Order: sequence, then C-alpha cells, then structure tokens
Amino acid sequence: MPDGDNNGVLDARQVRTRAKLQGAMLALLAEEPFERITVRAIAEAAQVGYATFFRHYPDKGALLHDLADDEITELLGRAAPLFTADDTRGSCVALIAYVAERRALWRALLTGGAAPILRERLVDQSRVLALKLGGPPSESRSPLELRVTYATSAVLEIIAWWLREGEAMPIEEIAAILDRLVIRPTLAEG
Amino acid sequence: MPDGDNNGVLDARQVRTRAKLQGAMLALLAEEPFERITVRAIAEAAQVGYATFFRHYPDKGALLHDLADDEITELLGRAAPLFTADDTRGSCVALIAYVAERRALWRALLTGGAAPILRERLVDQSRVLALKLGGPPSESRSPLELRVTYATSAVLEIIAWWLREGEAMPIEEIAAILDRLVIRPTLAEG
Amino acid sequence: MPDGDNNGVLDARQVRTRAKLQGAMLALLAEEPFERITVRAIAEAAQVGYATFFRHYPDKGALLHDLADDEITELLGRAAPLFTADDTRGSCVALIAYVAERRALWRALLTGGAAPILRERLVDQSRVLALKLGGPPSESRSPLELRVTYATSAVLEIIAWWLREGEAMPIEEIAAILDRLVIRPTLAEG
Amino acid sequence: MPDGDNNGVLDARQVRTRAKLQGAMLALLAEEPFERITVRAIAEAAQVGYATFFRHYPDKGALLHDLADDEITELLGRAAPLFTADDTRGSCVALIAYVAERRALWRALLTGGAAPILRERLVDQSRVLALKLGGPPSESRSPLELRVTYATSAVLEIIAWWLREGEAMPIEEIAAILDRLVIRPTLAEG
DNA sequence: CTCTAATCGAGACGGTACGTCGCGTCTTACG
DNA sequence: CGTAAGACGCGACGTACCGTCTCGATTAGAG
Repeated sequence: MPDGDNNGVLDARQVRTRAKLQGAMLALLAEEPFERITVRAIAEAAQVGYATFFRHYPDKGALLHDLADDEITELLGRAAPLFTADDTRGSCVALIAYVAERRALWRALLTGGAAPILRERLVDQSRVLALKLGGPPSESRSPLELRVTYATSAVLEIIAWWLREGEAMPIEEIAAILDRLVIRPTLAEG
Repeated sequence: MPDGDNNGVLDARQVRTRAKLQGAMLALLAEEPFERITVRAIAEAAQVGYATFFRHYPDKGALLHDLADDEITELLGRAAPLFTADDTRGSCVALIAYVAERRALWRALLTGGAAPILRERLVDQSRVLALKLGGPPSESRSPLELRVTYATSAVLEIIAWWLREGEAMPIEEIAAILDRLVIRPTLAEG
Repeated sequence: MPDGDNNGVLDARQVRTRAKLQGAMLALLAEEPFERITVRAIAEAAQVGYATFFRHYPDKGALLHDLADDEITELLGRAAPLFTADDTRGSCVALIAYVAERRALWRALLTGGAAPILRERLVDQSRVLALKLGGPPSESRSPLELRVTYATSAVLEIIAWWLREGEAMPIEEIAAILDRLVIRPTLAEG
Repeated sequence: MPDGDNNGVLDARQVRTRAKLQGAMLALLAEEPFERITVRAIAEAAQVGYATFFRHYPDKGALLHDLADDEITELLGRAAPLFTADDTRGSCVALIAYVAERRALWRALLTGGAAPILRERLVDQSRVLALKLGGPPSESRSPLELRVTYATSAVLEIIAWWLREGEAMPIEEIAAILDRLVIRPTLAEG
C-alpha cells in the first residue's frame, strides 16, 4: 500500500503524480536494469520534482511494488486453476491469454530489469497461496514447497521467453508447451 | 580474465590477495544481496587495502565473475549429459553429487544475493553451448531456445531449493525429482 | 508594511491572525536563533495554516520587521533625548524605564536569536535619524557616523546585557552606568 | 580545531585543500552574508569537490571558526594591554596597526556577513580572558562582565566602522577616538 | 643474499545519487 | 464560493560509495 495514504482518499494531484511515476518506471524498466534506474531519472521521466518522488514512495522499490503487487495477485489468481482444474490445457490458454492482454506491462516486469525481483516476489506469493490452499498433507513424491517453487519459476520462465522472443508463436502453442513441460509433470509428481 | 595479468604469471602476493578477496566475496554473499555489498566491505573482510581491490578487479562484478565463471563452465560440462546420455537418472545423480561436493560455493552463488546474476549467466552459457552442440535442425514441438532456457532455469531452481532448504534430502532423491520434473519432460518435448 | 493590506483596513480575522503570528514569533525567538525558526514552526505555534502565513507576510523576515519596526521607532524616539537633553542622566533613566516596561518584548528581540538583525536595523535607523536631525556641519573630533554607530551599538549592548543577566540591578544603576560609559563620552566627543 | 586531525599531522593534500577552502570562504564573505553562502558555492570557488568540503569541516560554521579562531586569539592578545597598560593611547595605536596589517582578513570577518558570529565569539572569548586575568574582586561601579561585554563590542564596532568606511582616516586618529570613546571611560568605570 | 621493482596499506580526492528539509507557489476539497 | 490544508517544484543539506590518485613501506624473486 503506497505511502501518504489518507484513508484511501487521494487528492487528484496525487493520483496524477503517482500515475506519472508508475508510467515512468515502466518506461525505464524496458530499457535498463532496475538497479541502475535512479530516482532522479524516474522523476525526470515523470516530469515531476525529485523530492516529490519521496512524498509518494520511500524508495524506488516501493514504486515497483505498488506497480506490481496488484498485478501479481491477479496473475496468481489466474494461475491457480492450472493445478486444480481438470482441463489443464484450457487453463494454460486462459493464463497466457490474460498475460497477452497486458503484454506491455508484463513484458516490462518479466523481461526488463526488474525480472529477478518480480520472480522472487511471485514465487513467495505462490508459496503462501499454495500453503493456504494446502491440499491433503502431501503423500506425494516430492515436497510441496519444491513443487511450488519449481512450477512458479518455470511458468514465469516460459512466459518471459514468450514475451521476449516468441511473439510470433500463437497463444495456443505456447500454452500447450507450458502444459506439457510444466503443468502435467508437476501434477504427476503431486 | 582478471586484471593486472602479467602473462598469466602471478606474484605470490597477488595470488594471496585474490584468494582473500574471493573468500570475502563468498562470505558476504551469504549474508546480503550482491548489489548491497560494497567494495569497501569486501576489502575490509579480506583484510586488504581498499585501493588494492581495484588493482585486481575493475569492479565487484568482475570479482564475482572471476569467482563464478570457471565453476559455471564446469557445471555446464556436468549438466550437458543430462540431455544426451541414455541414463538420465544417473546423470542427474552425478550432477547433484558434483554440486554437493562444492556445496558451500554453490550455496553462496545460488541462494545468496548473487543468484539472479548467476542464473542469467548460466542460462546464457547454456544457450551458447546448446546452439554449439546443436542437434539436428529441430523438428521438435518447441523451439530449442525455449527448451534450453526452461531447462536451465528449472534445474537451477531445483538445485537452489535443495541447497537452501532440502539439505535433509538425499542426493538420490533430489536427483530423481529433477529427472522426473525437468529432464524427461524436456527430452520428450525435443 | 505587511502584505494583503487593504487600504490599511484590516479584517478582524486578519488582525487576530497577525497577532497570533507575532506572538508565535516572539515565543520562538526566545528559544532559538531567528535563522533556525521555520515558517512551519511559526504557523504551528500560532495555530494557523501554513499557507496562511504567506497571506500576511512574504517571509519570516517581514513578520519580524512588522513586529519590530514600530517598537524601534518608539525606542529611537526615547533615545534621541540622550544626546540633546541637558539632563542625560534623567534621559537614561527614562529610556531604561521604557525598555523595562516592555521587558518581555525587548528581551526576545535583543537577547534572542534575532539580536543581530535588530541591532543592524536599529543602527541603520539611528543613522538616518541622526543625519536628519543633523547638528551643525560637524566640527567635532570624530565623524558623526562613527559616533552614532558606536553609541547605538553600545547602548544596545548595555541594555541587552541588563535584560539578559542584570535583572537584579535597579533601573537607576544601569542608567547611571549607561550615562557614564556611553552618553557622556560620546557627547564629549561631539 | 579542524576535523580529521591526525595528531596534527596533515597530508600535503589536506593542507592545500583547507587553504583553498579558507580562501574561498574569505572571498565569498566579502560579497554576501555568511548565512547565504552555500557549501556548494564554497566548494566551487575553492575548486574542490562538494563532498570534500565535509571531509574537512562538518559545516560552513566550522570552516569559519577554523579561519577565525587563531586570529581571534591573536587579536585578543593585542587588545588585552588596552586595559592594563599605562599608555592606553599607544596600545590603541598598536591594536589598530595590527588590524591594519591584516586589513583584508578583518574586513571580511567584521564587515561581511559573518560579523554577528565573529562578534559573539569575540565577546565570549573576551569574557573568558577577562575572568581569567580577573583583577581584584571588583570594587568598581559596574560589573566586570558588563564592562567586558561593552568594551569588546564597542571596540569591534569602531574597528568595523573604520574598515568599512573610514579608510581615509589615519591609524593615529581612529586610535585616538577609540581611546577617548571606549578605553578611558571603561577604565574610569573599573 | 642482495637489490630492485612490484605490490601493498592507507586514505584524500572528484564525482554522483541518495534521502531529508525548508521555502514559497498553487491546486483542491470542503465548509 | 472562499479558505484551510497541503501537494508541488526547487534547491541545499549532509552521507555513502565509486573509482582514481598519490604516498611510503614491505616484500618477492632475479641475479
């Protein structure tokens, strides 16, 4: 939750400023690694005073999370059925289609300089979610934690590859690959 | 290749200093993310003058690579058979056993703050290697690039998990999981 | 002259606000140097909105002058007889008695953080006044400017000392000292 | 005593840098009030990196004191005889002559923006010195503290006036005025 | 075993980004 | 519809780290 939140009521100016900052961050992420993006560059790209940045976020990481956290939650919601639905293939298509809708955002987040951070956060959230949903106390051949970590990471890797280099490949095809390479083996292991 | 290289002939003092620097880097990596490790901290931990660091490496990234590159090459050499040998299960065991031998090193590199950097470098090297070995002009169901990216990342994820949290699990077991979750599906896809 | 002046006619609210601001300034001056008093602190101490300050004064210096200028004029009016009256001793007593009446104000102004500013302004005004009154084209042993500067500064120094540390000393005594140390020598010089 | 002092042993570079900083401070003091001189301006004028300033002084006040304190001590040493010697007139001449020798320095310190700070420090030091020398337990007509405060301030005022506006006036003349206006009345009071 | 050249410890320095604070302006939401 | 609250642009602050540089003081390894 962003800083300076006044009971969720934001001045119109604040809304505008945050939108500008988030846009600037996304734009810069497409160009260089997160660590090398300076707050000054963000402020400049956002056409916003340098100090103003800190009136909204304590550091650039907070801006990234403000950007990403809602999206992560949404994505995880779409990914959960992969491992619970009967029609894994269809779930894969649905997941990829969702990412495709927000292609620009996810390309910046997953193929840009923030990828490692996003990946870590997604894996963490997946773990939390999986433990909550829990399944039966695991009589599977490998620990739940390992399977979640693996599956999340692998799904992201494949999506990232597709966003980065496989734009020519149709959604159905990448979804099928995802299904065969990751989802089915993981389910078989459970 | 490190700086100050005098035809590959190193003064005894240089050898000592570099060893100290590498040891310090490994020790620090276990505690905090690579980005937050300062050259000053490395020099201090290595009991070495600050400027001395720069006589050996242009920056801390170079030190990390000097540390890691030989290991990466070695690891890739051990990993290649996974996808070529008949006995994938045995290859998995061999790979994991190798990692286990150098547990301290690989734990620092794969579970510490440098993990994203190492991962990226390993994936890159894998791709280079795979394209060089390059099987027949691919009649497989998914692009070689994708399979390499996926497989490398997945193998690393599983090894990292094992080093981080699965120390209780015997080598054979984690190797078997690796085989079932990653290697066989990838081969099936090829 | 303060801002927002509407032909010298002030809304009752404006009068109240300015009084609050002036009171706050005086209170703060007793505690810390003028330069370190922030407009925010003044507004807060005055229980007034931050922006409201600027509706009354362009900056904190203007508030100080609004506070001080009338008093300075009054004080100078009382001080002028020192150098013109026959009974210098009585004039000294009158001057000190006047300061004593407004002890709180003058203590804040002369011994607090604004002292250097006040001193400079008083010396300036003295000079202006002296040149206006300007005796005969000076056949004295030292320049009028020097004598005025010296005398003003010295009178202030003595009054400030009395306000700061000499509260035990009766008005007559400090007045006598002032007379002997400053007034008589200055007149003898003229 | 300046910062970073290593047993009084200074690197040649440090000596150079401090000299540059002090020169820059003096130059700037001649132009604008101390409070409005920025550290950035000092560093730039001294042709020195901004951060380097802080390696030598914690703030601009410390630089000013480093500049002034030795001079203050020296000046006080020259001023002490004023109140102890038989020949007050000669002592006045000696004092003014000393100031005249270092005219540039003292003009910057006493007529520039740092004047209030210098004045305060000088008065403080005078008080310390006077209490140390401390004549007989005072049977005088006014408190020693008051006389010291007055005399120091008055001497400074007269010197400052001379440096600021009275350059045409010969040393002997201003010394005589100083003697008549301040020294003799103060001694008479003691 | 000696001498000479390299390496080293120490740390000052110019530079750049940080995050904070205060000013004075200008917009906004609310009464 | 006016006014307080406070967001904003600006720019200085003091800090941290980078990578360069100069000093002497060791110390290795060639002769």
